[in-house]
Amino acid sequence: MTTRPRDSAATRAALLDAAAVLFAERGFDRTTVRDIAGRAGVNQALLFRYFGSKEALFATVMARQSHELLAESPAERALARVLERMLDEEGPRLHDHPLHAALRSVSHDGAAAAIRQRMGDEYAEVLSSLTDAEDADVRADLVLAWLLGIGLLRSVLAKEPLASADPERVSEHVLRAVQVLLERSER
Amino acid sequence: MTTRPRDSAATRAALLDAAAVLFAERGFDRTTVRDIAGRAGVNQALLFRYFGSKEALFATVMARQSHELLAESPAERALARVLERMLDEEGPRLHDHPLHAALRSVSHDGAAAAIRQRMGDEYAEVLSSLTDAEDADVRADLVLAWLLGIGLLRSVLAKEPLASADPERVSEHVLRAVQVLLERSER
DNA sequence: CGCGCATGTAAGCGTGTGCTTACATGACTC
DNA sequence: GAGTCATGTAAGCACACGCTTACATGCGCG
Repeated sequence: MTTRPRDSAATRAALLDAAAVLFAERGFDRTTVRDIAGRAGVNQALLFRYFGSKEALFATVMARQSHELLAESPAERALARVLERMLDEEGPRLHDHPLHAALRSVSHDGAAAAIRQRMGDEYAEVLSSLTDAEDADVRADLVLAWLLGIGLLRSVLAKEPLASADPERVSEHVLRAVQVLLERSER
Repeated sequence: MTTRPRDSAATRAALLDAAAVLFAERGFDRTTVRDIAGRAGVNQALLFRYFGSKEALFATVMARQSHELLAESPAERALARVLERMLDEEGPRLHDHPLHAALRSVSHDGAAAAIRQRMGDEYAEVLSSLTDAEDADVRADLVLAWLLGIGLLRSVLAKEPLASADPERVSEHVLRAVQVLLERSER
């Protein structure tokens, strides 16, 4: 039978896209290299030619997420924007979001590290700048925990009614409650 | 070499305990029947003699958690008690908590179902009784999401500073913020 | 047009896994 | 003491997995 036309950049991108979707749907352990190669339409040997190992491919998928959520937003708006993006179900992002892959792969050291690094250190720093309370970092972590919990319950576990709740309503509730934590003293 | 003295009840309990600990530490996929049998100190064949399959053993572990968290507490205290238990790190419960096993196994259908059933329907019902708002069920789910997120970030991912934060402080913050969601109208 | 290399595939390897089967033996009953 | 059954182990099976290797061939260059 005919082999696929040669285009290494396209092959690499196809493998990455296939991996992103399948890791988000099934997690690291339940996704096989045969699954990824099959979805990309190539032979599994190419996965090893381009990425070296399944682990390395997973690490590349985890590193793909843009940092635009935190870029160029005043800290006050950062949380609202993060929530908007998390709750926004339009477009293909829902199905290949690295957060889903990470939440589904939480026993995998790399996934756990990705959550700590990505949602952890980067976001918590911004969040803790929103309050002048002494334990700002603990409060920031609590907000972060809530974001992770919402991601888990709504998108990964798809529990109703949260799964189909109006994103604006959810945002409103969360932002209002979080104000209690990320308060600033009067001055 | 000598074989183990015969005691089927003890063997079964040893397998269950070993499974609970290892599923909580590593998740379903990363725990093997050889691991469980080894920790229980028996031959792996006995796992199949007593439980039928690895899947069935996992289901039994998921079903073990007592319902005492919700029993006999007025709804107003339920959330505080749940938080107390989640944040309490003393004793062996931390290391074999089915919630940890479930969070680490979230791609496993049984684990996802266990979270929805256990933390979901049972707790959300109690939580939604705490408010007379029209969307009480969505608010309850948001509170539940936060509990799951705290469990994930503090116990499974062990992210500092939340991992070592004072449980009373954490409870206080969460309960205060949650009051904004689970409010009752004046009357 | 021939050569060489990049890109692709087929086939297979070694290991680990869940599970089964045949056998051993401890314990209890008659 | 013999027989039976429950409980335990050793050994192995079939399959799936991540990964490697040998080979095929498309494409670009001189």
